Amino acid sequence: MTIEAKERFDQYLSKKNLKKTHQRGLIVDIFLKSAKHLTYEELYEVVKAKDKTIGLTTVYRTLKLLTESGIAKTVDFGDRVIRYENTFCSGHHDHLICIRCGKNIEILDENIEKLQREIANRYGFTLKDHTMSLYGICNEC
Amino acid sequence: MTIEAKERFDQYLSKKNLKKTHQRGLIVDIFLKSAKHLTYEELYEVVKAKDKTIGLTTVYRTLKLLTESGIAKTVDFGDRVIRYENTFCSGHHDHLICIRCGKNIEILDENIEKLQREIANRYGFTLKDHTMSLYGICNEC
DNA sequence: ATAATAAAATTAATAATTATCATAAAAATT
DNA sequence: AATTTTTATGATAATTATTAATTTTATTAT
Repeated sequence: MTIEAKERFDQYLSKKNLKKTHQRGLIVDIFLKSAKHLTYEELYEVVKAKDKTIGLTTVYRTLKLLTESGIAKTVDFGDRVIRYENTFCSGHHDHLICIRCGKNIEILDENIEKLQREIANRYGFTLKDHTMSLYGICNEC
Repeated sequence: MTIEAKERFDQYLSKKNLKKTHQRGLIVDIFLKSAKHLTYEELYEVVKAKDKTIGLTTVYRTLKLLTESGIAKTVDFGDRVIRYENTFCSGHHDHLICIRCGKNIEILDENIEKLQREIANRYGFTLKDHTMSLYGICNEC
């Protein structure tokens, strides 16, 4: 939920004694409303379209805050491009990617999730998060 | 196995009509002998130490060949740094990472691997590869 | 051994990211 | 509400990362 994420961001700001500013608000709003997987560049484009006066440094800085607060997460589709994903958008999910056409399906499997927790526990870890990307060839390719 | 990987690289070169050169050989050897997860920078440092005359562009190019030939794979530990991993070093494996101390354990679970193939098939995909990273807090932290 | 071809190094160009700093805005205090 | 304190911002510069272009050098095939 977008509202939930926004609240989390505000809480993070006050916890860290950071200020609520117009720029931060706008960037977060845009990020939360946008497509799943954004590069820095794509985000900056949209932000600039809404408010020409916002500097690129601010976008970098805000993106950092978003990751620190757990609202954004970096994902790797194996193409050496860093993308940011909204972790609140559709809850947690993993990725199934076609290496021919680039098709990207979001998946979620409770059995795997359970196994992941078990493995972590076996090594004495408390699992906090994970990423998983499956690469294959889809039936259309 | 290092030898196996080296062979694969040589095969890749001849298949693509690329030449075997001293530089490529050296870079591949170093990459295969090195620690699991190298950044471009780390690799270049070691290469330069062995042979001062090798240019940085050549390292970039060879790293590209390594990924194309399937010997290297990019991995994301969630810190916006692209690392290259030797896929032959200890065969396929996933990662369990402590978000406090950075400890990095290689894991492999046949049940998960099987589930991954099943999920991919369910969506009409033929699974070729995958990455999985579990983030948590280890018992020492 | 020689010619043909491709790769390397070097340099330059471009892109991405971070640092600096003066100004402006937000929160705290009066 | 005005003032003070603190922090954020934007512009620029600096740094770092990556790619391109070109001449020289090395490799392969003949």
